[in-house]
Amino acid sequence: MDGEAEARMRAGNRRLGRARRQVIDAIAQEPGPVTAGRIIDLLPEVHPSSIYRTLNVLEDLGYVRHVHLAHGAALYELAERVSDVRHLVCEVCGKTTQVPNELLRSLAGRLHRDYGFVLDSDHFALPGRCSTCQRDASSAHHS
Amino acid sequence: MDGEAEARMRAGNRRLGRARRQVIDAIAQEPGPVTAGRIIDLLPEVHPSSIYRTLNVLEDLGYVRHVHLAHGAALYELAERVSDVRHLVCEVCGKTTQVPNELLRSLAGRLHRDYGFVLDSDHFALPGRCSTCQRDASSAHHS
DNA sequence: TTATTTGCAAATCGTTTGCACGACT
DNA sequence: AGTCGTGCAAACGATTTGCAAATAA
Repeated sequence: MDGEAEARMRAGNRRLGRARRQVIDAIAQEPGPVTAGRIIDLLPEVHPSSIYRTLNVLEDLGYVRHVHLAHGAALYELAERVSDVRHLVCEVCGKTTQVPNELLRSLAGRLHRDYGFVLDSDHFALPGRCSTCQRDASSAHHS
Repeated sequence: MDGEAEARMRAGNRRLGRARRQVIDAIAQEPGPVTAGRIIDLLPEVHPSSIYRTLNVLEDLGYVRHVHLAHGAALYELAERVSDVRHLVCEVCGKTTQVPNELLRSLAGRLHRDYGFVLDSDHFALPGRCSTCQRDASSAHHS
């Protein structure tokens, strides 16, 4: 069902077992970014540790990338889809939004120039509140 | 040894037990931001859960704030010191750097205008590589 | 055949929680 | 006295790890 990922597996001298085939298919069938937890739910017959291991292998092979959300889980997505996109994550509802990398360029430039700091915005989402949640004066801010 | 924190405790109808007194003193004596782990190490006679609980109380009272670093631990600091400062954290060596909030203003403004997204940069550090670590072509990128 | 993958159980790290006891006010 | 703080042990969520059994090449 997938050529690309399997080709990369072979190119990297990796074997293709049950777990890997299933994880590859699951990711391919999802329309957008997924958490490992989502894949774990989708594949109850594959052990979580194998799912994490496969995700890591796929990342080594350059087939997927992951972004850390503010709390907890990471989001995995096809590498080809992420190149020029950065992520916002709502701390309240967890919704993620993609924004063009270009938006961050000037900040990244200043941090680099003034502090020698290379911003790694492709590996971590920017946290905040989405338009829907920002107004909810709900009491409980946790974490 | 401290007036401010204890005054806030009373103002908030909180009692002052052993753990709280010790945690308050420990934070006051540290020169800069600390992780909970640091305080746990400094106060072996106070149980970790009490340290976390005290930190939460102090945060409720507005005496401290915390910032999540990229991986793992959070950094606690006196609220008065953090207001106009944002944090960079090096993914490699863990070093944190303070930068003026103003640096982020234009990005925050655009995210708000274009996406209705309110950036919460005072609650999360910006991850990347510091000047020292960015050049180290060391192989292992974990996480 | 034989190195690699897999499943499982257990460990990790930072933090939170339930509960009974002890102590602040 | 009575409420609130404390220590302890156990649970948490996301992820990693060691190891032995299963399997792709």
